[in-house]
Amino acid sequence: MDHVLSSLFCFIQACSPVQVSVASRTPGCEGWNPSASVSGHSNTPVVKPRCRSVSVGEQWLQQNRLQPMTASPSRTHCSFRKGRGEAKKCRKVYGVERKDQWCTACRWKKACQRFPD
DNA sequence: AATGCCGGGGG
DNA sequence: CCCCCGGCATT
Ligand SMILES: [Zn+2]
Repeated sequence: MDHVLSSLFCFIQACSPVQVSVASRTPGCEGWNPSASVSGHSNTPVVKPRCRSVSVGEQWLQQNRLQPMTASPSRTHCSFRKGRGEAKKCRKVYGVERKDQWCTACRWKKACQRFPD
């Protein structure tokens, strides 16, 4: 493609007027839902025991970063996303040095489930 | 070179 | 089921 078009083409598919999933993805799955509250929240001792996540210090950090974004309708929609190389996913965002912060899929070199395409 | 992912492998 | 890398496609 001729550059420009690749990004533009992505925009066409990204902001297409169809297939915007109304009920979002599988709620049971871990699609990084900002609304981590949910449920009776009687007493959730720890966060998701994703195996012994290396570096325990980051655990509280990740938990502490609770945002007042309750039921955010949609993320920064219509984001001129590009093709590979500019699509910031877990890997580029955090880096190999913070692998423990990637999503499960990325950690196992699978299709990223946090930032779908 | 690096990201991103399928296929394949180990416990 | 949970966990991960080799190797490939793509940039
Ligand atoms: Zn990811």
